[in-house]
Amino acid sequence: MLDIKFVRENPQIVKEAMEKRGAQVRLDEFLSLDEERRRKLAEVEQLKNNRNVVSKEIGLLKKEGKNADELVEQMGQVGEKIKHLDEEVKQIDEKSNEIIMGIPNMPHASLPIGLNESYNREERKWGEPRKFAYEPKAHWDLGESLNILDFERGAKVTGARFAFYKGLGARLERALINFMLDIHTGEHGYTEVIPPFMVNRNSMIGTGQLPKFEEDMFRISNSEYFLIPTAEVPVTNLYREEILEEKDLPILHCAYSPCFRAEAGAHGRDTRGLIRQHQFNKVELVKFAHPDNSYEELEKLTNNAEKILQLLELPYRVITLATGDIGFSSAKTYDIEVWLPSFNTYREISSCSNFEDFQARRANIRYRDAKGKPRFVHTINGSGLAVGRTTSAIMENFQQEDGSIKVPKVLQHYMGGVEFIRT
RNA sequence: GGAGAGAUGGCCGAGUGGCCGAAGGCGGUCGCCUGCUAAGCGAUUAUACGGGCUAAUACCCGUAUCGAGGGUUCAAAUCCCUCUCUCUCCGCCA
Repeated sequence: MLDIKFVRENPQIVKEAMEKRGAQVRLDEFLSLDEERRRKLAEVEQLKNNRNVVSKEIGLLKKEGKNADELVEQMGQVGEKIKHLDEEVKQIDEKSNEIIMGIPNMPHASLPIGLNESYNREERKWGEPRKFAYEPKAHWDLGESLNILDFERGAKVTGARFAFYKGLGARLERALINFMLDIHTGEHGYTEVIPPFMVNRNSMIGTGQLPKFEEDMFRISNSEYFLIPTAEVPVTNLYREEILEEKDLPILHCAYSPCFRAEAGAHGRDTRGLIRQHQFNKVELVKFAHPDNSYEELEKLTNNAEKILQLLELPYRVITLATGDIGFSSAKTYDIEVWLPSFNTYREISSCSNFEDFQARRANIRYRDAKGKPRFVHTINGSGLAVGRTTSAIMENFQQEDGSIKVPKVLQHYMGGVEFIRT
């Protein structure tokens, strides 16, 4: 969430930022609620002060054996007033909280301004999309003919947008997970964690999925737990309500997890293949950084994700999302898009964001500065990478005319020396 | 799942109705002392919110906070209720 004091003191700046995002927010309503809240708060605190003072007097009088009935009677009435005012303040709090929790983050000044993805800015390209002498096949066709992906039985056993990986397909997915984790832990300095794959409501609020996007989540029906949409949620919440040491920053974690997304509103989009599933694997990178250098850390994290694609020899490009295209909690996001031959375009395979203190404020993740004062950390995360989409990209980019798939060199020893996946 | 114990500041730990934002210790910070080091002495050391004063996140005042939420009371860390979590024993289990 945004800093309430900042919103109070700079409503115009917030308003303009929200316009750049194309976000509808009830800012004026919030400001007037905020003012009312402070008025009522001053009033009730005054009464509480009175009660505290008089209660002490009553204690002293009773100790001396004197009569305090009149004061007790008075304070009884004050207590009633306090109860009512407290209730009013609580209701105002709930209303204004609902509004502020629904206000997205302020976009960083370096973003291209524009209300949709057409304004996104391409930063760089790596690798050359391969020229095919034939029409390249889609990964779902390759997967079915090689008998390494099974969408029909996925749909039978669970439903639409669920799939089985089989044989060397499963092996490839698993090889990628291990490969990515090995690079990030061994060469990029991240500490691996295996998080819970379900989290409670507070964790979902901490990273910004709730309260606004509940319909995109899978909720466990007989409990208050949610299936994680990304390891970002449990890993960022690792340090929720904690105060970290400044000298420990940045803290770097990577995590493999399956991700569960209801994909509400995605009907009809990417209905075939591994691109948009209700369950997919992902290796996530998460950083807890010092506010002074969080943007450098974002660059590094993005490079760490790119490194995986480079090692796999997959062509990609990096784009900076425009103000109208970044996610709710993000201040700045780079999307890494991998080349997919059958789509004849680049598709998102990683999204790397700096949330600044937006998540840290919601989740109350702080560090102690040189003066000993707690400050909010900046949180940064990105996919390193979406594994299912990486598998798809490998299948499509490394397909051979005979329908087989060449295994990228760096993966071969993870595949037990297999060089080609063929029937 | 059954029985019991517990949750207090950065950490450990005392505190069963008012003088408790909370003893004591550890750790941290500042100062003193000691020709290094170790030790010693003194002081200081929670957070959020609101108000005042400001260049100020500095200072002053107030309110709240002793796992969370509710209740009793003039007054709750302390009494009552509900929930969450932790530990011990038993059962079950990959």
